[in-house]
Amino acid sequence: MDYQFKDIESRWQKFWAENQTFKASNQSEKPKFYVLDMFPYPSGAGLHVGHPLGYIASDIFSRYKRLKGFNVLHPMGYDSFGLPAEQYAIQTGQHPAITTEANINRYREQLDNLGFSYDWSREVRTSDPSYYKWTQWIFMQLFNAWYNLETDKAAPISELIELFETAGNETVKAVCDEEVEQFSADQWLGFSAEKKEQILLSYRLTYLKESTVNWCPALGTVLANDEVKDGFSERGGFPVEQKKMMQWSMRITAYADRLLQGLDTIDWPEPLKEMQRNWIGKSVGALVAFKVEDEKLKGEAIEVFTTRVDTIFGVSFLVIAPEHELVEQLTTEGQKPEIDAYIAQTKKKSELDRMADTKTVSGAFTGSYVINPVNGEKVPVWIADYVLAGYGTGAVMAVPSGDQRDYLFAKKFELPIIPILDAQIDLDKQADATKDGKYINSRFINGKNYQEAIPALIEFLEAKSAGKAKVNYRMRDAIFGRQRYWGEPVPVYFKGELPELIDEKELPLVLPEVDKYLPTESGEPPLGRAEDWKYQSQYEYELSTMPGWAGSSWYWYRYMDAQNGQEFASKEAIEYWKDVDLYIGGSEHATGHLLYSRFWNKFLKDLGYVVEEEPFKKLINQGMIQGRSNFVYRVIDEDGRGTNTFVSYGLRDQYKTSEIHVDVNIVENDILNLEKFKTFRPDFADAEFILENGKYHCGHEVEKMSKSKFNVVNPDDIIERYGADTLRLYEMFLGPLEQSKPWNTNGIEGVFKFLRKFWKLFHDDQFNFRVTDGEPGKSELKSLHKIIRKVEEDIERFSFNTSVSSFMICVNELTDLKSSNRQILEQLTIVLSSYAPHITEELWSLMGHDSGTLSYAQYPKFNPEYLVEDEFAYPISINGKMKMNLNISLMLESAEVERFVLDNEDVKRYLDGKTPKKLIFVKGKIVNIVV
RNA sequence: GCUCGGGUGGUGGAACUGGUAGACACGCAGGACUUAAAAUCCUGUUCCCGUUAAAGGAGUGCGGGUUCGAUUCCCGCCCCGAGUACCA
Repeated sequence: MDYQFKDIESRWQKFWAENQTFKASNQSEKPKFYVLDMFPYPSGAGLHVGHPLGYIASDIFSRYKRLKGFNVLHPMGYDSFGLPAEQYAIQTGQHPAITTEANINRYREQLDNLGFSYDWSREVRTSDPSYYKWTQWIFMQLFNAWYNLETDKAAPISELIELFETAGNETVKAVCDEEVEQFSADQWLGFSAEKKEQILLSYRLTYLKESTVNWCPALGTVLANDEVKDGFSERGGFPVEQKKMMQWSMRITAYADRLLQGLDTIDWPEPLKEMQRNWIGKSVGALVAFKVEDEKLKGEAIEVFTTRVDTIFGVSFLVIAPEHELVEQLTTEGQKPEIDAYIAQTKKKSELDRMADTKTVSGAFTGSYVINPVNGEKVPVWIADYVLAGYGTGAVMAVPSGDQRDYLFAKKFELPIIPILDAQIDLDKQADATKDGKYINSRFINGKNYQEAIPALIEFLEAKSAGKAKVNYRMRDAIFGRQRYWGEPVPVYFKGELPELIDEKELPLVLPEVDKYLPTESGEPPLGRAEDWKYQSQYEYELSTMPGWAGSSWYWYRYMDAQNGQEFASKEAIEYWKDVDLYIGGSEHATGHLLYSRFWNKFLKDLGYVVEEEPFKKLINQGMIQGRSNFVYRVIDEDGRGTNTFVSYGLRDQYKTSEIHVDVNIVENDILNLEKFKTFRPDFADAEFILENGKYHCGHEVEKMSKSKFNVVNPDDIIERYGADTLRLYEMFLGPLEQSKPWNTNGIEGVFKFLRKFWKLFHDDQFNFRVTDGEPGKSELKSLHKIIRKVEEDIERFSFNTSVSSFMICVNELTDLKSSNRQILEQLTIVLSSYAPHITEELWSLMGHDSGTLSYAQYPKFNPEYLVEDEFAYPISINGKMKMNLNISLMLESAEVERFVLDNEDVKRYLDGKTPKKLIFVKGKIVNIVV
């Protein structure tokens, strides 16, 4: 039989499913290996050909690791809460659970078609109550925890209460809200229950607080910082505005430093780590208070954060954000009109304008002065929108000689520019931020260098209580609430104003039914519509739901023990699987999912629920598969109207044409299928063509894969035509995994041909199955062992594309050798099986092995002896230019080779009488003659 | 602007620590088989010059450098992609 991929693939997929071939056990003698894919959101559009790229790679890796004797955990599930299902529900009234279920089924079918070796008994769905019960449970642990800076760990809130009862909060070192009043143990004991609760809320790791949020009116919800791009929502691209709201937040900032430190311990792509570092945005500097000079504002001070406290003698003015709380008080009578006008002007500017326009220098003088604590000098206070209210203290000390923005500001408003280091140059043209040289104009640090100046200044400021060293982070606490329906309910109810957790026994708090998926008349989130939805039939539940990242921040643990009804995962399961050894997914989750997951993981570790500080040891980003659009060129007539004539790509310059997207599925290797084109759109039914060599060539361009561009390729279509093994190999063959590349079906034939050729090795010319027993020949063994080593090396370094080429070379060689040797073919089958599991299972069982045993066969052992050569065709180059090859024994050393080479007639001819100056000989590599 | 990637034939790409640039595949051209087509197989295919074959020259974005030898290392520049952006 010829290679019948359809039969073969459906048969083995069925076999694997029925026999649970890939079910992983939580107990094993074998070493564990956990390979994880970023689980998908099941959208209505189904998978396109770009989605499986990472899944194929991780599947190859998983299968390979099984052959290498590992107990492999390779699960899959669905991140099934999310906005699209809800938007669809709003439009159609259809419950999101129903559409989600349908989408999941479709996804599952598509995934199954690809022959993945997932352990489906461990499937999770974040929208399933048996799953989100534990998401809610983790939320409750966070609510019941605080961050102890003494131990640098989270701890149960009960410990904090004990501390308050014995010593108040003066000695407690904890992460908390900024303005928490100080109290003694006695005072604490005297507080009302409500007051205590209020105070505790400012310590809890998840807390409710009035905060400025990114409000997206079009989506009717709050968005996290990483869901907002340039002032628009990442999903949908709707405008986002700032709004004050009571909101649940997660105190991720408590973990800022550990999240930063941890990056050095994990094997992730450097750009991704860099993104997280930038997001966390640690800067080491100092907080300095500048006292306000005005008698009326006695005691008030403006605090600034600076990373260059050494430049403090160069301060010639202070700039505060227009939103700064002291602006009003600082503004003098005379300056009021100017300040008001400036504030009005900045308010008018949208967030976007403000970011785009970084060139124009603008600002206004408040009329007030502050005192520089190091020299007692008067410093004017200005407001300007280049200072951001949200970062640091919303105020900066301006040092025009050292900072370019301050410099431009000083130039524009004619403020002094004071040099502070003797190494600063060109101060008449621009600021110089150097740290080199010795200080000048700087009183007690004059003559010192940078390293000496910083501690001296900190000491001075601390002694005067005017400043201290301070580490600042750009990262903010994460908003943890959406005013939407399709998410996890927050397990909280309200007795009066204050939130309380529901009883753990009540979990899961199931999402209630609502009549419509829209906000209520009074503007409450959709959950406000649920009838009789009250805790203990009397208390109001929290009406917002959890954000999209809640369910995905711990899901890899659920896979370890997916059916557990008592715990999110058993201790034994967690201690066995520990962490993810290999995680494959897109880099778009750099500052969202991957940061939140690390945060929750650290928290769970602090409370002793999990064992590893970092959840994902190694991470690989697969590149994006872009679309590759095809175009036809419609001829335009003299009146500028489109005709029904289409001209081939190469001839289009001879006509006036308009470019039209054409469905890539009716184009092959850029050649248009004319019959299919006529049915593509009704108005093309009687299209005429101007052809090149009898063919219509289409133009092409790389664009995003999208329906409107007619460039979406569905994996099902490819599988229908070539089979899953071909698709798997082809996606790998396309190029390096981590690189983004356009999808292009040109070339898939080559991979398909390869599999047929491989199939033929096992069959005679009449396609009768035939492998021969006996000892393999030297060349066959050489081919085999080359591929054994190559694939091993390639998989370990995630270079899957090069393996595919090597398989082709190997099969070409064996075909040339007319090899049908059982020993050779059996081992080659094992090596290929992780890439092309169906065809190899089929041949494995045809060779007489038990069905399904291939997945747990042993990867062949590489034997270098078969690759040893006694001769090598040395390239002979003259002055570095390769001229010829010469077979020379690998036993020979430099002097002998030199004699042999120079005596050779061809070499003499190339030398043309010239005497060689020198001969370079690198054994097994090259001979280079220098003349 | 800054930080990362990346520029190799008509195309996707290969070349591991400096050692035969273009593996493998697509496409293209020619040929075999066939009444024909599909499928399959064979040959050629970086460019220029030339050709019966040869021989020669250029060549990994551009310009320089180190080296016997550079796609690989160093310096300067150009282009493309991603991230980020008044972060004090």
